[in-house]
Amino acid sequence: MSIASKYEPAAAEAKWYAYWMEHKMFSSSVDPAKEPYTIVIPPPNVTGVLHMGHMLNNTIQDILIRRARMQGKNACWVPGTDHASIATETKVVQLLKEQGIDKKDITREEFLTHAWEWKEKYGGIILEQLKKLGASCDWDRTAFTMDPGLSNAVFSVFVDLHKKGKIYRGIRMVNWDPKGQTALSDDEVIMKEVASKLYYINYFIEGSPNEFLTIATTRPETIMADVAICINPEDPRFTHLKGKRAIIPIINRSIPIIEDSYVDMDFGTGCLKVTPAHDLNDYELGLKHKLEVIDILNDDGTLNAKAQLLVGEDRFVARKKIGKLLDEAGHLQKIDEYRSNVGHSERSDAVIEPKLSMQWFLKMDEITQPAFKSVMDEVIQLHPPKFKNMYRVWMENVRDWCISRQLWWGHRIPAYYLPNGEYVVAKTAEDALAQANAQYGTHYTLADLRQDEDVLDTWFSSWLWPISVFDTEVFTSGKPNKELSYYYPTNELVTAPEILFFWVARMIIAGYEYLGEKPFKNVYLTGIVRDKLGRKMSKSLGNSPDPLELIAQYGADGVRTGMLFSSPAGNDLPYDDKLVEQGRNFANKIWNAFRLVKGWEIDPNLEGKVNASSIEWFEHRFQQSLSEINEHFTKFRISDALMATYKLVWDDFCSWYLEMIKPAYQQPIDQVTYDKTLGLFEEILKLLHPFMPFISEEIWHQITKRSVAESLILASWPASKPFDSQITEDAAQVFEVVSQIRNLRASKGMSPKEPLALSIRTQNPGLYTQFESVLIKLANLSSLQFGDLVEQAMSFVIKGDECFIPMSDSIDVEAEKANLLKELEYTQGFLAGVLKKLRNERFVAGAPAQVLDIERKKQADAEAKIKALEASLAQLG
RNA sequence: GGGAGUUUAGCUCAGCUGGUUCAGAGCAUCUGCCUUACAAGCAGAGGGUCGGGGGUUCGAAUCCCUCAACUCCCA
Repeated sequence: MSIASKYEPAAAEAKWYAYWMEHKMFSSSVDPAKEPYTIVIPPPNVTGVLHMGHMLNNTIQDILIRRARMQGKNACWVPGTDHASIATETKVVQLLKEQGIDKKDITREEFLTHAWEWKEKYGGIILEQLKKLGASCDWDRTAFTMDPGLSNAVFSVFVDLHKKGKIYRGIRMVNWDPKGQTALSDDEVIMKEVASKLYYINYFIEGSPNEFLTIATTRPETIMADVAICINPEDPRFTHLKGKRAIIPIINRSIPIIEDSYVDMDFGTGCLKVTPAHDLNDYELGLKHKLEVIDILNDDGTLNAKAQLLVGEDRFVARKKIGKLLDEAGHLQKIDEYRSNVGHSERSDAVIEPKLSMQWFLKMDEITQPAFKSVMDEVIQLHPPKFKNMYRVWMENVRDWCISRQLWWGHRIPAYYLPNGEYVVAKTAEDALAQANAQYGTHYTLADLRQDEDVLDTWFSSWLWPISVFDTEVFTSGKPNKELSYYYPTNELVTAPEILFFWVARMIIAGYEYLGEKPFKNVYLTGIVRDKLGRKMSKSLGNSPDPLELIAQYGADGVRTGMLFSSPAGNDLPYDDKLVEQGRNFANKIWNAFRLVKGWEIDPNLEGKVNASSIEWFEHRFQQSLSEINEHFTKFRISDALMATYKLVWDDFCSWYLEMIKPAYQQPIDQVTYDKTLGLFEEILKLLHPFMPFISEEIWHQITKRSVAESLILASWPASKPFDSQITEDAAQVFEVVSQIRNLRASKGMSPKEPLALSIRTQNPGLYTQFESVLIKLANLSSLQFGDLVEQAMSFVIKGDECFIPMSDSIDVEAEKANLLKELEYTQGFLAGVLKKLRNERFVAGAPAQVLDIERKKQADAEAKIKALEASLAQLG
């Protein structure tokens, strides 16, 4: 049987994914006899396509899930998508526009019909893409945040929190996106530094036609909304103006001059125009001084009638025009260039307008307390732990959560306004009606109710995700169903740090509020995938590779491992094709190791004793690595776990072990070694499976024919056994001898094919004889002996053992001496350092016994080595 | 302006409560090899006064102070 020299991933990937699906190997059901291991996917936007961030994130989840499954746990990975109000609505609006339909011209119902159609058509794409990556989600559990059940959960929670008095309606200054026509949370606003202009405008003082104040502002178009001028009471420049009034230019409205220490005397002209409707700070100043609020902007960012001027003009157009008007009227003193930070919508990139509006809020002060405590007490652990501090800072400064959004796509707020000016909150219109009539003694009909036009913030549904994917009724019943009781709390959450507050913190809050229990034990925060220039990968920059193309090119296993090679938790991942190349090469290496082993002929008459020590060594080495790998997993150091696996496979198994036992060309191998080697290969495949599910399953089945139940995905994670580190140390020393000899050959330009004789002067020949055949084979020795100094030889020293390679040709004595001298000097220097420590009384008195022992051992080793080196040098004359 | 974090080899990162030959790994680089498992490979090698300065200590990449640079969050 001939096996391709290069691993071709595409066929194996399609085959095994279908196989796993067909045999329901990803599915999980409640089984009290088994320990559950649960992960809920961070639901990607239903509009989304797979990007590199998803790849990293879901690879990690799949690794955790697959390993847990192999550890005999009931692994359940729940997939799904998020309706993503803003993103989806934006996309649908765009799409309709392309079809010549304007959102303004259609009804809410019509719009939603379009949106659902769109969702049904494209909403599953991202999940299909995840399958290509190998994600072993229980697809039968696929959930969507706007599924009827999950929606019902959202409404229940809203009604409940309202009943508890935690949800309220209030006028607030919100971040208004005039393009998206919606309010945004602070976190959805991106501050960008932009070039702007600082207008210096003269306001005349009422009653003193020649006296004026100059005010610097970047927003001259808002002067019509001014309600006061504010000065710092300490400012001597303006003392004479206290209590007077000023006149707004052009529209000639009189406004008071007020005093507040808020004003920075050094900025601009030292006095401030107060425009409560259009600036957050001014709004607060306005509240403090009980000033009127004049809102001159429409929702789309154009000026309204209250502006009196430039009505209907866009704010930016108006800004330019008012500048000109002011100039013509002689009120404009000058214009300075100015750089300032301006908020932009994360979604539409429109400049954010601070706007007063009626919104729904969730009170955060009390509800956050258990969530705060649980992370501080490490009931929930963040990985890496540096995020704990960030979490603390955020929780300490948390503000009420604005949960309403002026959109149609999403969960419509279940609040119903009544003709009497009141409103009721209820899950359905019918309930609302009954409640209203009962409460107010009215006889309204459904037609009298007007439901709130807004929808809820997307996070208001996804914060319930770890609960609502299992049980949508618990929010009202208070009694967890079988599924929820079994799977909740989930084990791990794997997500990006940028949504630590948007999502993670809120899930924790909801978990405690509704179940009195954490939603997960560990939060693994991945880094952000960046390009080589350190920029975040984004569609608009076009700097993100297409994940599916990468998979096609490098194989899913290659991409999975490539992403993880350079990705410790919490660190950004600077993406480079080199990484996935390395992953692909690794897959190929494994493949070729398999080809080698599978290609051997077996001779049943051969004795296998010669390889016994090699096999024993690798068994111990395997256990040593396994304990490291398990340790890394425990600490969520997934990259390190992969690296340890990588080195075990590549260095220990391929470079050493296989070379140690490999029969000469076209020679057969004995049965025992062959069987043992395949057995070791199988153990390795188990370690590889979470990282590289496809190639490992493929080879697993090629090794021998196996039943469905014997598939690797269901195999048991290797059992930990004690290992003898003396064996691995001995081997390391033998390997060191091999390396030194190879080094000698390389530096002397000798062919590896030319056999050499080796003589070792050592106290412990047994160390070498146990690996005698290995030494002879790997270093290509003609003989191995133990004895005294050898003349006319190249030499090197390893741990006090002197190795000699007699040379038939004359050797370069001077060069040899120089080498030895160099090493001698280094060792002497090292010894001097150790002795200095040991002669220092305070060190001897203060250092723990263990450290002293180590130092004494170092001293002894160094002295032995020096002795050996000196002997060799003397030998050379 | 307030707060947090980062700085170790060309790159990406390990380095636990100060003490193993502690200055590491992978990649990249350089040198030599088409040695029949693998050139997507093999065998070797070079490379860092641990951001600067000061301090504590018998001993500092590790603890403290200070300066600098970068990143993020809040205003």
